[in-house]
Amino acid sequence: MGTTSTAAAGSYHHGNLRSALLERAEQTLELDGVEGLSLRQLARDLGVSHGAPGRHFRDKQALLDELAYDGFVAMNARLQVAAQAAGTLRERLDAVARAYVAFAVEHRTLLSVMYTTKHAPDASERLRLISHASMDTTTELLRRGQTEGVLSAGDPERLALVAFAAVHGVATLASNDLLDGVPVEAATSATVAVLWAGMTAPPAAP
Amino acid sequence: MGTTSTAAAGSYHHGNLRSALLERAEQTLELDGVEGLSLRQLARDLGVSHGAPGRHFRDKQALLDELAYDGFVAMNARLQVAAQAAGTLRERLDAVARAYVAFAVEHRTLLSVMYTTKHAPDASERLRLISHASMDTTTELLRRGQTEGVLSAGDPERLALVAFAAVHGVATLASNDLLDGVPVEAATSATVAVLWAGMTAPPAAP
DNA sequence: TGCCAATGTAGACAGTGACAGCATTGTTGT
DNA sequence: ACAACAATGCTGTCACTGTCTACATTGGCA
Repeated sequence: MGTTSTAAAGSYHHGNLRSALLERAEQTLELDGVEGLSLRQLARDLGVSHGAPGRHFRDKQALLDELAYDGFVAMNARLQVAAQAAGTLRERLDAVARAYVAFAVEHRTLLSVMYTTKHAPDASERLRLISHASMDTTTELLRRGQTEGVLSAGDPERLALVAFAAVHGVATLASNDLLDGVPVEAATSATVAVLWAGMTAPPAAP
Repeated sequence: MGTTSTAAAGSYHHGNLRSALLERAEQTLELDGVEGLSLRQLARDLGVSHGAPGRHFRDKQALLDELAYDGFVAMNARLQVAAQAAGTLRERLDAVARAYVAFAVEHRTLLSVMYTTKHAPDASERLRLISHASMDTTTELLRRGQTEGVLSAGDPERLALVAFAAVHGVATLASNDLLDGVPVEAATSATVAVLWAGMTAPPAAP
């Protein structure tokens, strides 16, 4: 055929089974949870034999690893956009937090896959690196806050870890519907408010 | 037999298969992860037929639900102890946070089971209730802080949610080995420090 | 003592992940 | 043009799992 993309449906070769698997897997993941994800069902959904996925992913875990990686890529992109939006530093921090929590709620199951260290040793390194990118976004924001004199001094990486962990906590709670009643946006802004107050105030003695 | 506990090993009846299953399941959970937990393997480990666990847990999920419930019971107990220890309010808050994170690290997989809402609708209610107990501990601490005038005003439940989420975030990160290098205690106290500063300071305008 | 509910056993079934061997395709070098 | 060839997909198979049903054993209780 002339074009390299989107092969006909009935053909022997699927054309781009790999991406199709990933796409469908994400849908199934959010729909039925990670327990409901089956390579064979995936193959059935895509009208392909049960052994076909094995050509593209050695393991079921390999598929999950790739999903996790792609998830980080997508999430980091959204965080970057939020971080570079116009507004005060405080507003941008709020935007990043909202973006993070929104992503978590949109991709409930994917987030848990992303943050579940069950990955193969080789994929683990790749994931470790890209998972840091999202925290680097936060670190950079806070570092600028310090040089501008708005935020209290201290290791910016340590501050970023605290901020990241706090927002991550809200994200996981929201993602698992454990905020019982409190709207996600409210929980997020309350957290950012406390964080901001805590990081602009002079550090209290323990 | 005379005693009701610890039946002989070779006997037809196990004696207390239910507790044995839960105990062994927790071990396997932390050792091989939730993926490595198999009812049949569990039965084999306890020298019992593969159908026996079905007498005590309708589902594999039912077993996980019970593990989650027991996990909350154990965790809440430890949080209560920390909350009622001697010391200033700040110190007690720190103790609670440390206890929470320590539990999370000790029971990596169990924590994720506890906070994974995949539970059956009936067990879900029971779990929802007891999972609130841990947050109530925090709420009570903060409420006392307000009446003593140490903490800034505001809905104590909202404040508790923020504090809980922040510590929960550290716990999940630590539990998944994502603090890269930063010792858990350091991350925990840094978080509590920011929280404390943020909650004693007058709330900043958004 | 005899019944009975609780508990454990044995067998069966469908679904799953993983593997090996074979079939088909598109490409590439000549 | 055409013959390798690697990539991709297919079929068959294996061990394992969760769950269901029918049966066996036990201990307690009327």
